[in-house]
Amino acid sequence: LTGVRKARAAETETALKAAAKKVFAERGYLNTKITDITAAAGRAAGSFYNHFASKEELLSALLSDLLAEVDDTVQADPDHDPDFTHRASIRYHVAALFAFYRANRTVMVALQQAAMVDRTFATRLAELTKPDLGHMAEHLEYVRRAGHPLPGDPLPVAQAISALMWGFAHTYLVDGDTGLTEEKAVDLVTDFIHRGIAGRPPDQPT
Amino acid sequence: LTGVRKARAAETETALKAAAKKVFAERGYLNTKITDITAAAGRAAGSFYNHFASKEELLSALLSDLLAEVDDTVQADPDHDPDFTHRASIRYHVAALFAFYRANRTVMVALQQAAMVDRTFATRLAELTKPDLGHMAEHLEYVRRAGHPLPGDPLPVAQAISALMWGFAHTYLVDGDTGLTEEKAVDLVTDFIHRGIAGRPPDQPT
DNA sequence: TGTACATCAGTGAACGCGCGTTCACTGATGTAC
DNA sequence: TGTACATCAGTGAACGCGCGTTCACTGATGTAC
Repeated sequence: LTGVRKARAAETETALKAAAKKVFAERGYLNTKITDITAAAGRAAGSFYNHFASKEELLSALLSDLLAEVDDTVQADPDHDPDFTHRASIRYHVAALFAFYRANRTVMVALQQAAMVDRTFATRLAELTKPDLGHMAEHLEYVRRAGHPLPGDPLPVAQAISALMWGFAHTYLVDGDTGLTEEKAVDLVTDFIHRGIAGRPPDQPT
Repeated sequence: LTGVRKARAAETETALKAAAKKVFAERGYLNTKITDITAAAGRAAGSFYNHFASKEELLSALLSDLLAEVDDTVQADPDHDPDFTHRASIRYHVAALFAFYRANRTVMVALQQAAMVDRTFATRLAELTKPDLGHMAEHLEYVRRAGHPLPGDPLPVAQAISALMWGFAHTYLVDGDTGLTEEKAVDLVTDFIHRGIAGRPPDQPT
């Protein structure tokens, strides 16, 4: 009645997840074999199936962990400044996304790889970013109401901002060839967005 | 001496490439088996190896075709307006990228998939966009010289622009859920970049 | 122009490798009495 | 507290499927004379 069994099982499940992240980072999700994971975790091949039905299901579990973390992060400050005419409000979001991507790059990259092969992951990954798009669109309404004409309707502009943020975060954190500190990288993206959505074009000053 | 043999061989090679693009578009590069390609081309499985050593080599051939096309496109107008303070100059580039991506989306997506699994393709894909980055950085020098402070140094700003353009083009052309015409999509990205790099921020008018 | 031989693109059945998945077994933990 | 049995996490060798790749064969095209 000590529950040693359950504890052991939970331990190996954790070990398998940790080992998976490690080998995903080393050789990529798609190139990883189940025996790579069990070997890295120091368990027998058959042990894997006591915990996960497949490599996809393991990644699903990692995705769930990640979603739980996202919820925590977002709820960290539910009443942050909603006005995107303020540079600081934009920077808050950019910095949060960089921090998130940095903390979870292995799983994020694995998910992107899985999405290339498996429609299920493609849609789940899209749903991960979708609420954020809506959230951003709301912020953009403030800009519009403040009298600054957006470069388009809020939703497509939010998609453009999203492309910029995720794309640059990827270049910075995965490819790692920008030669910037994270501070500078965040500032650059922040300024770009700040001017891009609310700044006056240089040719046609009002 | 009619050269019928060579003609036939060239014909099947073309058929294999065309069939490959078709099945890549349908089920993705990574999910495609060599027999899928030969079947779609109406040839026997063994015939494949008369033309390509592997699926990777076939994709390489498609990449070469694409690079040849890029060269043509770029040389179409070697002395376009280099001044990125002009909206029209930016729009020229954005429109060209959209047109390119639209014409070659199947191969581009296939290359992205291959890059996830194979470092070779990752570097070759990076080299495909690299010259464009340098080109864009030059354009940005004009902005700086015109007295508009960029949100960062030319190269990282070029990387940010690249992330925005490719990312949004992908959202628009592959995911297809922006609800915009291509004209509007190009305009949105153009305006975003135009203001982003040279526009004055709304909080701190000079 | 004709004949005999060589070459080559294409064929598709068969082979074999890699790897996911199974399963009989072990030893330890939990349960019943 | 002790004993007998049940259950369960973990093991790793073996199985078998899928698919890339080979290769003996065919029929047509090219070459030599």
